[in-house]
Amino acid sequence: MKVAEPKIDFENSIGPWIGKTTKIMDYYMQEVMSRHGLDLSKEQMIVLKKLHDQDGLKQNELASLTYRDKSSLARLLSKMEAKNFIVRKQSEEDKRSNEVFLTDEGRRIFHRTRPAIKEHLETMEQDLTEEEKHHIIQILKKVQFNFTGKTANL
Amino acid sequence: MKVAEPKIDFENSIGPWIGKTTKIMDYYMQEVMSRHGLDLSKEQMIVLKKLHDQDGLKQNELASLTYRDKSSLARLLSKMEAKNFIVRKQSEEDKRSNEVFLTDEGRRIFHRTRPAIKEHLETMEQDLTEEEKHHIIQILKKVQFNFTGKTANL
DNA sequence: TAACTATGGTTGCATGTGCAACCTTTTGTT
DNA sequence: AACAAAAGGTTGCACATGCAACCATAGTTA
Repeated sequence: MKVAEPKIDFENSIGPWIGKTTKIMDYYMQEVMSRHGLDLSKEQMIVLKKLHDQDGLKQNELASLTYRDKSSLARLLSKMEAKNFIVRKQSEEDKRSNEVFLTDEGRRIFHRTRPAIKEHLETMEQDLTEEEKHHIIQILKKVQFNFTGKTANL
Repeated sequence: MKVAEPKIDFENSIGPWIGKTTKIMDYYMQEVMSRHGLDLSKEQMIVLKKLHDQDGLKQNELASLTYRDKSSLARLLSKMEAKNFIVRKQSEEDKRSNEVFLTDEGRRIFHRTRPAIKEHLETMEQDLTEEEKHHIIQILKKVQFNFTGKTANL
């Protein structure tokens, strides 16, 4: 007596398509970054952006904002600190936690990433209509909600 | 004289949304896998599927089918070989290349992944209409084409 | 106040990744 | 045939990631 084998129609399932698109997207992001002479990873770039939006975040908050494990974020920060992009300062109120600040160098690099990101985005969305972009984002939000049960935000 | 800073509207750019969705998707994939008692990574699972579809592929082909660097694939295979999921056989025609085969254990594990994947897919797509799924896949194909210049396939 | 629990960060361990250098075998060119 | 160039795999290196164990500090409770 065999257990029924679930049939899975991958070709019409969105998961694999989304995953593959991300892979391609990440590859070309890396490509455009190095073409612009930027020596930092996409992940470091995301951290720079979060700090640019709000300087002095705790590692804690930064980890959850960027959806990473705290250990992963800690190591990311160590590398960024070694490159003088950021500094850690022990918090006054809570000596366990560190506040993270952009350095001048970090801010400089952040601004240098803008044209690369812009270029990447324009390549990616070149022939998409506003409706299509809006529509796909709505669907992706739904998918995220299906997993997390929470309203999605970036 | 300052260079104009490109304005980027992340909130309405599809890139970050796709990337974040993948992150969440991967996280819950891993979750469902371990809940089903499956001790293998998503990446290994993809290799199992490709071999199930077509046994005896060369490492070469497997790397390009799964969009990985040949070195990355080689290491993935080493781990899978250590777990007795696959075996490598030197090719007769071209002694440089290896052909990769599923073992019985590999086939067994592959079948055990089906229900987990099914469950994951159903969670993800629970309230999406067929039109929505079709539409998002079309848009993702467009995006892939914008980067690669080639018609997308899984 | 003392003791237990929770929280923020760091580190060890295992996994996955791309690039570049290297070895071996093929293939292509004089 | 002899040399050069290309192709398949492996390995070193640097990076990113999550989990679990651990340390130090903070908060709670007996």
